[in-house]
Amino acid sequence: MLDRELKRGSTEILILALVEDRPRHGYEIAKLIESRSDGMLKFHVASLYPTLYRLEKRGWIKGRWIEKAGQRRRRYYKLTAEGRKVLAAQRNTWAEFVVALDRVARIQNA
Amino acid sequence: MLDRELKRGSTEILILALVEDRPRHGYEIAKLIESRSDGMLKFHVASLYPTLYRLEKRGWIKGRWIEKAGQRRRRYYKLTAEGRKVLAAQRNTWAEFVVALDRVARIQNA
DNA sequence: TCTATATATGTGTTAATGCCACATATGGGA
DNA sequence: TCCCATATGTGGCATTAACACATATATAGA
Repeated sequence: MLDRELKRGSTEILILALVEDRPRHGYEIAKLIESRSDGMLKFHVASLYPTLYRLEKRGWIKGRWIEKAGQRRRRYYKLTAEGRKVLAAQRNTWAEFVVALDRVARIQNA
Repeated sequence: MLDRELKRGSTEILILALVEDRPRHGYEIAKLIESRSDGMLKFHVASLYPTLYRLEKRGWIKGRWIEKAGQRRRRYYKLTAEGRKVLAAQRNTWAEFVVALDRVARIQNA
């Protein structure tokens, strides 16, 4: 697994990107982060939920309880219009950051 | 300037990379990070010094006071053999991280 | 000459974030 | 029956960088 601190700040964009196309619940988001990154990025679910509440409080995502027979209740989060703007901005910021980091520390082609 | 948290974890590799080829002092490192990244990455010097002590304590860099007439004393840090290994490892980790992040959140070509 | 700025290093406090341990609850397979 | 995967949640802790503040010197400009 990656350095603890390295991942810091990437949580938000990961979550926002995963609820971009359709609503997803917390546990699903955690599993997707792990599987889509081939295990490089893991997320303690205990860290995930507080982050979801934070994002919802900021109005970037909106949660809604879904109850189905034979299932534990799940809270599905969808991206808000505001969240969509934030996601676009964060993508830009990250892209710029990677370029800058590479210029100073030569990350790529290591 | 970038998000606060986004930069977290990038400090170490920036410093290590800047003292890779020749010894540099703290203030110089801070200025280089800013100029080489075209202002994208800034570093409060007050944050930089504690980081330098931390890296030296871990044995990744080694500091040495240089006093010259007509100058304030400066502490020059050079990369140790151990630090060189750590830098190589961190470059790999960062490169992998960027790939993983892109797979999950689609950072590039935003 | 006085003053402001760039250079150069340093300390103490605080905020933010994610880790970890722990807790609750249900469905399915061995 | 017992364990595991699913699913959500809380509280305490460690790490880190920001920020405010402090000290000291060389140089440029008013």
